[in-house]
Amino acid sequence: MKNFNTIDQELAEKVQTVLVNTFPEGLPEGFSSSVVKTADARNGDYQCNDAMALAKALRKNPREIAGNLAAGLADPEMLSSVEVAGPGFINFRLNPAWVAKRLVDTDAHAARGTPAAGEGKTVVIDYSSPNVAKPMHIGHIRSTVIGNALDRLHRFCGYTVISDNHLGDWGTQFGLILLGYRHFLNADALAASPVQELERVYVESYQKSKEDESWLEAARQELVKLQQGDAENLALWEKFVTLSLGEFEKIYQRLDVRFDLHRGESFYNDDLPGVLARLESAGLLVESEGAQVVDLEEEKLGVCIVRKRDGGFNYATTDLATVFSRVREFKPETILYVTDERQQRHFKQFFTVCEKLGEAVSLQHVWFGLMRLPEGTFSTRQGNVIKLEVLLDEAERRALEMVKTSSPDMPEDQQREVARAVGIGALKYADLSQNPQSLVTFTWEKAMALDGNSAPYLQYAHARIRSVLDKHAAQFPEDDVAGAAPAAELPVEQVLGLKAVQFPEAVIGATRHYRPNYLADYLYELAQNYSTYHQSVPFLKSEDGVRESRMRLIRMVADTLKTGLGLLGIEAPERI
RNA sequence: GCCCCGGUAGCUCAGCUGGACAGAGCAGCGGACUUCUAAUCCGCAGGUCGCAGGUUCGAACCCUGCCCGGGGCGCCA
Repeated sequence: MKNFNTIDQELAEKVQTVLVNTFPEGLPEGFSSSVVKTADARNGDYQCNDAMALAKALRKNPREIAGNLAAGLADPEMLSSVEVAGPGFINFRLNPAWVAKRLVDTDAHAARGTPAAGEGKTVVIDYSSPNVAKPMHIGHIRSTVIGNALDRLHRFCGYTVISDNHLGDWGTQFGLILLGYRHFLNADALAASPVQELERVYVESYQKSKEDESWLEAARQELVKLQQGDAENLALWEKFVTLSLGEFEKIYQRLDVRFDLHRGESFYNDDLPGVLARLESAGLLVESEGAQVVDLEEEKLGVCIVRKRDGGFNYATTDLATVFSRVREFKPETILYVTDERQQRHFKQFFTVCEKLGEAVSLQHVWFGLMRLPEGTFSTRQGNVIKLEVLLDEAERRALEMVKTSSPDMPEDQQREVARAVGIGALKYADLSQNPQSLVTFTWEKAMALDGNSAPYLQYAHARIRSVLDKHAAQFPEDDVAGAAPAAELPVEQVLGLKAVQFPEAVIGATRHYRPNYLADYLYELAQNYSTYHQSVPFLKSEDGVRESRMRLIRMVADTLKTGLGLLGIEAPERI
């Protein structure tokens, strides 16, 4: 299969070639040419700013460099103009005929012209990772939705992806849960809503431990028994895990999220002593205040505790074991961790330890801003959490209201199906369309926006095209759409065609920077361009020849929208 | 006290290795459905990019200081 290059990259390579020829004495150390999209279409489609940077380094006149460069870059087939402007900008305008051809070429390609940047590379993505015995709430949605988009994006770019749900299934809370389960359990409640009941007994047990020292001690004993493999506690623990996984799975199905692995912390339990031994033999282990730690003061990261004073291991130890195991088993180039911002220091710590141990893997913490409520942070103990299940229900309910008013003739089961895709899509898009690192304050209104820059806007554009295409197929069964060249006569068509052909740049950018919002922005612009087009020309009433070309163009736009939404984990129904 | 983020239009946010007069959505105002989905489109209005310096041909973006908000800082994860 043909391997495509993105347009900006293709132009940058042209520039590089000309530069190497123009400056046989060599370019500045570390210099590599770059071409970017213009901010303003009046300046062209792409621009190169290298002349200014080079002028400084080579002590030459930027306009002169730009002039020479522009002359060497002339390529009438691809570029309708190459012009020098301002202090030394080189502006490129693509030839609409070239764009149209490109469109056709990429249309035949499974990844719509996206380069296989990840060919031969493996990436492990660790995301979602809820705690066993606690219901998932709105705090989990960002990790799940962003992690899943990164998962899809990487696969699309040719990476081998191992998605792993690193469940919080092992830790001190289980002592309290075991005790609470034995004393406070309501069997009916457990049957009705297992995880909610498990959480309830945990909270009750936790509260009792606050006022009753002996209760806390008893919980510690239960934990020790569990860790030593006590059959009864182990069986209960397994039950907690199974029940929780079952409930999480319902949420994941609704969100269309699948994992390759569900390896919780407990999976690495037997490896923990080995981690310590390895640190020991690497000379990194130090005793401090009774605990075993790795000293990271030099890196200004404090100390990383790998064995507690009481002899127990903690999360840093588990995370190290997890890295070792993943590296051994999957040989990944990169491991991505998608969690909220609070864990930055922890990740820096154990990343540094891995580096000291010489682990040959790139560890990346993709963190996102913590979700807050308008009245402040939320927590289980304050009782102001919004459960994920409730959130999904509400999203679908609001979408259904809208579907019923806008498509009253649609059969009811289809209305529900559309409402599901639209409601869940809106929710996901709300998270994916902004910079992950910005703070987010949860509001129902924002999370479930159904107009403006929202998933339903994109889904609507897509469904409109499908509807036009279906009507066209019914009215003009003789038309050869597949054989028609995409329309590129009118300015609106050229704008739309160019946007469509830039899809790979958005995908690559989103993947490389771990920023799904780059793709979301792009798709929104594509849908906007389509909506303008839809408004300004007739389709079914356009003349023979023109009609097929327009169908060809919008069909490709629809496919691009659908593919792009798919990469964000959002469905694109045929009708909405 | 130290470290990490954020501060852009009334509100919610983009702004992709510094680039050409700062962009959307919502809300507001004015227009467009006897054509294919008006969940739409077109137009108007709205900003000292937290503040003050600095680097640069060029700064919302880089550096320094300060102000405000969020988070983190040894045995929770």
